Amino acid sequence: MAVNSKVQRAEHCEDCPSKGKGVFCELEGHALGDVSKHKVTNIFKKGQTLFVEGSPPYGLYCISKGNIKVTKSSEAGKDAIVRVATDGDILGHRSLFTDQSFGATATAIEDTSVCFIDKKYIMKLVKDEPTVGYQLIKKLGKDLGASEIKVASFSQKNVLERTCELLLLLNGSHGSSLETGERKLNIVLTREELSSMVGTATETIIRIFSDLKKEEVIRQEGKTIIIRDPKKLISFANLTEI
Amino acid sequence: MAVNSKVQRAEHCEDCPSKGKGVFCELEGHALGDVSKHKVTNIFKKGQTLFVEGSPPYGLYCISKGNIKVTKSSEAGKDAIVRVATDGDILGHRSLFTDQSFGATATAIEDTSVCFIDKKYIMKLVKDEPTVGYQLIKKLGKDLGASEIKVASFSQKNVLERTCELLLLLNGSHGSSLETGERKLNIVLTREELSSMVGTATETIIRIFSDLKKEEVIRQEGKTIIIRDPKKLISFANLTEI
DNA sequence: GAAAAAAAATGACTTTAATCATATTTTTAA
DNA sequence: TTAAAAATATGATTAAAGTCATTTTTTTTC
Repeated sequence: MAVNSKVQRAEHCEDCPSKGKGVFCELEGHALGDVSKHKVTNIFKKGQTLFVEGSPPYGLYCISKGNIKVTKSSEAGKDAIVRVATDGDILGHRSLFTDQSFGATATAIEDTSVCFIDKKYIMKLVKDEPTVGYQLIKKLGKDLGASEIKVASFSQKNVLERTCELLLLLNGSHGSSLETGERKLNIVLTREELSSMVGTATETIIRIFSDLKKEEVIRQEGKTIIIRDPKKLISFANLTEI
Repeated sequence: MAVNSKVQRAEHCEDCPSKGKGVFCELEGHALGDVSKHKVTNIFKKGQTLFVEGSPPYGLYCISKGNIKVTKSSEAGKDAIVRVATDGDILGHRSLFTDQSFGATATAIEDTSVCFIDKKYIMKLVKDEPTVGYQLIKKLGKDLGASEIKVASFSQKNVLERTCELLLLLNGSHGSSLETGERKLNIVLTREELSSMVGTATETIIRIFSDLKKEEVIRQEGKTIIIRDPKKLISFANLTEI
């Protein structure tokens, strides 16, 4: 791994790489400084877990830089990825406020810096700072909206359509433009991870990706997926919304 | 329809049939009285829609008594039921706070009395009454949890398992005990509605229900489903949680 | 830099559930 | 109360995707 790809820690939220994206970013200077004092920043290496399904939450995780997958596992050992959290996203909020144990496991997809904020302080913050509560409502609402779109897709779409839909979602959350007019997805996922996001077998995803490459819809640079033809992808996805 | 099955309107939230279940119920007397003054109660007949996918939200819907299905439709005309809201539940909250147009259509499954509360007043309430904001966070968190369980089920379970899981969920939300030790589901759903909750074809649900009856897991009294053998249902569902 | 492990790819075959067709029962409306 | 419509039921066939087996490529580790 290249030296300059090392994940950095930010002492103050003001200097956070994801500044402007998170639920605390609407706070004024001194309040945000107070948050900075109460957070603990950790770097989770690729493959390390933040928390495990079934255990109780002790606070909130806020992603400074990186990608975390949220998975539910079955007895059969099959994992389903229900969410991917990235820069500025929070994790553990659902369980924290519903007073339930974690419903899923959070694992770093790549080296990721994550700030942890104690439950007690979060609760105080929600009470004292209406903006934080409001941002939480917004965040949960968006998460719920995304989840319900997924539920509908499972009912209404086939695997190819769901796969294209996923690629478009990843384009929205992790995409950047290339000079060629193509879109580069700045997140590296294995075929197995992609299959557990789409809800299908790994072999099926592999076959679909082969087809999408033949059709010149996508290409790969190493592990990185590049969308060559977004329009074709949209037509393949058979979209209702997004 | 029998005369006494008529849905009633409650003038004051204090007298609401779903008292104690909603997001406003933690409010003190005078604050709750204020909510009562700002609400408008309507009775939606079976089949009537509260709001339609794509239109903008003007306020919050709070269910006094009855059942509302929340559906997303596809071009193919296939509906997916993503949620069912019942006594004390709110509707439209997701769209209202994320400032998006409705992501789904809400339709009365049976005659249902629903209170509507104007957006402006709700926003004021969330700002002035921390308990309402907190209850909203809790409600959204629970909805998200339920939705993510569904997503995982789609990835990990077959139709029989998902159907049994749905029956167990309905038992939790709408079940009541009979003297026989059986559990009665106090919600009437067509096979078509059940299939769009499970995400399968109507014929498949019909076949599965026939089997479950033969296996003496469920029976029907008219349209009402009765769970004869909850344990068998649990083993059929192959549960991870719930 | 070689060996081992993990990931990706491909083919053959099987299973699940969808689709289509048609019949029967129940509900609704005239 | 009867006709029409909707809902339920059942069988036959098809299609989509899963599973299993094997090979190739890539990545990791010693």
